[in-house]
Amino acid sequence: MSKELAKTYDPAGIEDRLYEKWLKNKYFHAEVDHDKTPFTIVIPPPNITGQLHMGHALDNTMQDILIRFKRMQGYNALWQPGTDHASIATEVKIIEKLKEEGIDKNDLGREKFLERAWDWKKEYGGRIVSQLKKMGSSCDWDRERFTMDEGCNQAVTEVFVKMHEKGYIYKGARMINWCPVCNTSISDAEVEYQEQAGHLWHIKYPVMNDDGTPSNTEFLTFATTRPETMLGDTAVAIHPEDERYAHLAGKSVLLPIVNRVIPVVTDTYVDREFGTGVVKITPAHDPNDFEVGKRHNLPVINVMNDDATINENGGKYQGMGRYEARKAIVEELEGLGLLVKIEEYSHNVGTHDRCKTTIEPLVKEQWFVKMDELIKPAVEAVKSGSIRLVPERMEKIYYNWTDNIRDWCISRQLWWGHRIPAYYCDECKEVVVAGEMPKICPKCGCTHFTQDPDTLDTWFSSALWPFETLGWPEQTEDLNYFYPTDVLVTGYDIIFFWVIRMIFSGYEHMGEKPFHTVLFHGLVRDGQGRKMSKSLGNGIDPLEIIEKYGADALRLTLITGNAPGNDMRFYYERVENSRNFANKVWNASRFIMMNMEQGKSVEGEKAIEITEPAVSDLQPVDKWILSRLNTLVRDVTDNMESFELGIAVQKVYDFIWDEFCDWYIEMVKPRLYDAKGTEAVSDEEKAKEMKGAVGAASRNAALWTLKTVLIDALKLLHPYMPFITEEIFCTLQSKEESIMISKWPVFTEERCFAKEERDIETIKEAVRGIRNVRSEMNVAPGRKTGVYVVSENEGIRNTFTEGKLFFASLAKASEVSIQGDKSGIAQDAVSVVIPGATLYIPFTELVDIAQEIERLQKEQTRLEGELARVNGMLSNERFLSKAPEEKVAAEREKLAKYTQMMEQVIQRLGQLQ
RNA sequence: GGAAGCAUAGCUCAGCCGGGAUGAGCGUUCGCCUCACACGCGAAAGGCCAGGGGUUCGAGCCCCCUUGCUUCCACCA
Repeated sequence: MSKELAKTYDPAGIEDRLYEKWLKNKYFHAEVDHDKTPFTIVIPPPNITGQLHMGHALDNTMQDILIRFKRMQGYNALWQPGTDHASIATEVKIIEKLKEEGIDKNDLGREKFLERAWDWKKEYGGRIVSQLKKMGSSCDWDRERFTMDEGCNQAVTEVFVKMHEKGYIYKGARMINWCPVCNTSISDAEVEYQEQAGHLWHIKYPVMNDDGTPSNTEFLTFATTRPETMLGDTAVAIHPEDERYAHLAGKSVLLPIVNRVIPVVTDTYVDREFGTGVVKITPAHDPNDFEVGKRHNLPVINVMNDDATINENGGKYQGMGRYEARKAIVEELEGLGLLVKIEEYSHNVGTHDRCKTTIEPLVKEQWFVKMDELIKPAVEAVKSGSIRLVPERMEKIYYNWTDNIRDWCISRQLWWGHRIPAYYCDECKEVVVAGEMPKICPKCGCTHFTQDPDTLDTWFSSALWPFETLGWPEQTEDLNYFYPTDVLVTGYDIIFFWVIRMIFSGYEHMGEKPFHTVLFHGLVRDGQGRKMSKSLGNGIDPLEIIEKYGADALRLTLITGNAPGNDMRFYYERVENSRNFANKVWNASRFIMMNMEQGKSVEGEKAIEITEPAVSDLQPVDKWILSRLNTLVRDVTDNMESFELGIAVQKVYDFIWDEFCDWYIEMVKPRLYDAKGTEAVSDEEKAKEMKGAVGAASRNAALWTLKTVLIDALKLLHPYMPFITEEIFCTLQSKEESIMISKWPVFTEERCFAKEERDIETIKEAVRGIRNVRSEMNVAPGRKTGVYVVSENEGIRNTFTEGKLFFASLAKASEVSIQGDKSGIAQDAVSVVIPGATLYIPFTELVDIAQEIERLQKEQTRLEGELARVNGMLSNERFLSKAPEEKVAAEREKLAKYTQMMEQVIQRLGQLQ
């Protein structure tokens, strides 16, 4: 017995219950099973500090769709979940929280700080997970991992030690990006360039005379955006071929304020066209200058502390902040008469992507990953197509990064993260990189070591995610079976941070790619196309949407009308539409279930079961919808396999709403109701005839078709809207099964009914024509008229005879007469021309003939246009000889169709005029 | 400086990598509370697919140029 279903769908009362059921039955859980092919997705681990936002919602919906789809197709689907410790993001939050309590990180100390961090993880780490569950995500939660759990720690240590041994990880003093607020180095990928209005200060240094005194007349003028760095200048550079300054090559200038004599060097790095063609060289504070400095063996003088104040090398400016010092130094230079001019200048300034602080390029001792060799297989993989990026254009972005790759600075001056497994001998400072604290120094025999205080970049562990979550470095069965994973779903914004690093890590440590496809999605923007951000306050909370409209509606909204890699705008109207669609599905199902019940009661005591009818018992409409469904199954499966999720779901949507609900259900209604109640029957004889059509076999065929089509459509919809489809599926089946483990429908030749598709299309055409006329003529909706179908074609007459019952109902016909000529039809009947037939609707009152002629003339004009087009093509020799045969044949068919329709229109016009 | 994407109905976007734009939702107009659904039903209006060349029998789709918007990368001090 079916349960009572509410008139409107209420997701809130259903979703949590179903999710619990799925969990309880372990439907999400995957075990190694060699009889099945695995399909694996690893989740982009959300930060433990995170709250579910639209980006997560989109990302997880896409993954869940793929996983549910593959699971239903019979794959052993594993969606591996987990969370990320998010080193810097989390540390910043904890520092903020401590600040509120009036505690300073350094006073607390490393140990205590980490305790606090773990507390934080315990408190908030589960929040994002429970939010993902609200989305309906079918992750295997039994396998949930954390980037700082035991296994991941092991993996990180293993990788670090191994790569160090191979020489891929090294420690060195390099130019790095320093965030003076977060007090840590960051990688190139974390630098965000922002256009800022600034100044270009033109400054001159006196050239040194041969006698060692500074010249009063000869100066070298250059421009700089950061005058304060002059304290660390160790040269001035000119282009070797610049004739203007050729005489100064090899000479020196006096660095004012500091009063240091520095050389004039020649280097091709200098752009003669820019400014004066002279550059001051500060190797300690500019990446390019650092390179120039190396080429010319210039000293590296660091003038800045970690908090971006001037250090002891800055003389009297020591202790001043960088901007304060800038101002003071410019003033002093001006006082010395060395400031030539100040220019307004807009330029890009590197900022830290987390805190937006202007980063300071500094030379520091840090750990790096050498990239040139590692990156090779990652580039090759994409080039050869071994790894596919969807959409393809992402490859350009990918190569742009790989082609210009620089070594990856992986050490961070933070506490929350994987501590670098490098140990320094307390005596001789020898470095030992090892899985654990060494016992004895290989160099001096000392037994005391201190571990490197730094931690690793968050992305260092994320890079290992696809295999560390499956058990690596242990050679587990899971790893063997589920790796390489299949698809990675992520935003294009982390292609450098994560995607590339996972790929080269996979090749390096597993000897194999981590996945064969990367499916990218874009950003979810607000209604005005702006990025959703905290500062703008324009973020839309997915949880609120779920509460109000349901998770299914949210999921559908995020997928519909969006192509891979494209940004999308979020509108409430679109969610409402998704909600309405859910309601539509709900009501169609309710209708079917009500009739299944009724089907039994009509027959009185002997309740009938719905059984699969013989093909001969199926009516043309049944075959039509089954055939349409069959095509849908094929198309949707194809689209989903090529990751066209938006297109696939649009097709399911259109099928359910348009073809199934608006047409099939309406067509089948008369067969479900008692024939006596059908007003389309006017006399005894016809009532009998129709009664026959509504017999038990016909009703059974209708109910079976309704149920069959609904169930398959629900299955196709399930990956997108898991909750509502499950609820209906279970109610319909009257048993505690689950749609999520049911079989994905497959295309079958047995369900191709081409003739019925054409026939029903003809009837639909007729119905549309009649509705159009009725609407144009303002015929009261309740008013029924007679309808004559006139066709010389016996096949068409048969089509209408077979479909008479529902045709009458849809065309609001009091009676339908199907005949070979127009005998007995009133002269002033309104006519509708469809391919192969003319329909006549006689009205009792007089029809405005002039208006009728006008209507037909309009149709004539339209047909003339069509004919002109088709004739144009068919009279083109080149088209006939070069276009594919099917195309030519199709056009010939159209020509025949329009010619015939034109004849009918002209004939009718002739009768009226 | 380099690169990519977008420009299709009033709005927001699809258009399945060359074959008539019956494209979707929202909005608009008209008519309907038709016994699944007013979160609904029926009908309609609305687009020389940014502009200009080219390739092709045929171009919204491919190539080139132009214009406008967005983004990414680089960073010339």
